[in-house]
Amino acid sequence: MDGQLKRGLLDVSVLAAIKDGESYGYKIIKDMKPYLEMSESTLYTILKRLEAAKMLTVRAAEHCGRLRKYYNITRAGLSRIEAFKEEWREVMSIYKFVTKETL
Amino acid sequence: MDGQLKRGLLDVSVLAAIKDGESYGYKIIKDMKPYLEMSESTLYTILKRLEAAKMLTVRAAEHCGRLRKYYNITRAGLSRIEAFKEEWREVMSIYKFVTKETL
DNA sequence: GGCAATACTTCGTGATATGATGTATTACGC
DNA sequence: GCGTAATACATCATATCACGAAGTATTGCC
Repeated sequence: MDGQLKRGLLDVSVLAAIKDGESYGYKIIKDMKPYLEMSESTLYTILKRLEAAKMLTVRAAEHCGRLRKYYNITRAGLSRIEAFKEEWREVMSIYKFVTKETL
Repeated sequence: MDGQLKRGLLDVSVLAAIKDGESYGYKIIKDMKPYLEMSESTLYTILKRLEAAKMLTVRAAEHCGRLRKYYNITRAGLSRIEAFKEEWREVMSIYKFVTKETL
């Protein structure tokens, strides 16, 4: 897809992927794949950004000899999703402006 | 609003503002204001980008002693709007992924 | 004369998505 | 036992881009 269009959806999609319970980078990418593809470098950048914004907490653990960083969503992360829903009204109003047929 | 979210809507909103007939920078900003606010520097950057992409044509004219650059949409510009509508299906699928309630 | 509105331009900056590349382990096929 | 794919995370350099700030210049109103 456009690349531009999805930018505003990336952060919130990652939060949504974690919302239902602890997850980790590699799994998030696979879970989101049907909806939205992103490179690993993009995801790890976003995870760090969300962690810095206190929307996620991290817990490192070893799983079968491999490092895994498990992420959990915080209250701030859930609020971010709610705020997104609010913003969506504005987005839909813009969408209508763009797609309305010429009279 | 988010700032990130609208990025993917900016180009196409400008095209939409011109779709119904010739317009110019200052007017575009005012026409879009109810839906989406953008700074002048942003708009003029976008107009140049769209012109470079052959989605707009420009015609400079003097209007009451002031310079005005009138923009018209091209076939490529109209196609861009149509492509946007296609992409919107993907956007809505992501939207649903983000907002679906936890079971 | 001063200020707001009209109208376009240029510059610097910060944010950010991404490709490329690297490290390291496990698991599977041959 | 060797290669390859999958798992898992990290870093760096780069390109794109929206935006604020500041500038130029005219018209019109008080």
